[in-house]
Amino acid sequence: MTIDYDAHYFSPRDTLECGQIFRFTPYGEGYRVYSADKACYVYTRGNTTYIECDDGEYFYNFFDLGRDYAEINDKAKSYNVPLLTRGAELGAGLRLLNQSAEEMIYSFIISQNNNIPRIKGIIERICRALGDESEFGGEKYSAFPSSAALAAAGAPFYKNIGAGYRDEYLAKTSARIAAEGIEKLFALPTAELKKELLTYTGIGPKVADCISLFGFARRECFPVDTWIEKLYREDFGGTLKDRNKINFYFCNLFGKDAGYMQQYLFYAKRENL
DNA sequence: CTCCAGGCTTTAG
DNA sequence: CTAAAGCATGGA
Repeated sequence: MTIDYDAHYFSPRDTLECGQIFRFTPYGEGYRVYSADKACYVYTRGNTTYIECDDGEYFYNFFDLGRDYAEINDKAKSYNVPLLTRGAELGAGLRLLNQSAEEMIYSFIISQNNNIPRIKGIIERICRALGDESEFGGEKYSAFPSSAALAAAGAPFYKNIGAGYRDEYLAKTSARIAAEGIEKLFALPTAELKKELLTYTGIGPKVADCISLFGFARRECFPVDTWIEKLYREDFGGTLKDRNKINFYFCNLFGKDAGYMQQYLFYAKRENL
């Protein structure tokens, strides 16, 4: 099936290249995108963005199509911070994805002290080795592996595929989730969710915020990484050095939509808009 | 060669 | 409690 949507507030490039997702590849007029065990083809033609997929309900939610981004975009501009305004104008087509919570847990453990191209490579090798093979649009792809499969692989496997020192983090956390599941996390209020996520090996404050924001749809979260630290100093005139305090500053400033503002800012800074 | 990347864990003070 | 060292890997 095919879903269509106004391209002004749905740009595949803005949405995929802003660091919230690591599994996508340029394809045809747009991209092939992978999430959990599903795949789609997303592209823009004229003033419309199209999603071709087998599970429309899943990707409607995945691309957050039920939300009005005009409102969010206007709010971003209302702060009169040049970097944020540029991000909102040039990245108007950026949407926050609703992704698989488990996939976010492992993906962002891998992301720590790492760069995006390498993160993508590590995740791709894990999927190819441990994920169930499937097919979409006549081409094969691998699903993101289950926690049971990830746990069975063990630390040496992660070392071999180039995960570096994060090997033990992945082994321990997948073993725990394979044993316990994560069902109980979904009902927790955001503060308690973050506190609980911090008890997993390899998850610190920044990674917990990314997991909460992208995997649990907690849009009030504001992950603080090296890029946010940089723009905090250069574009907000900030002087705090502690990341938790910088996080508090931005959460207080942006409130329930902090996550959207974070994505506009991250994108604008990284793309040098 | 050094520095950095969507930082976290461990240890020292 | 806070501060700093140590951690794999690859690209600039």
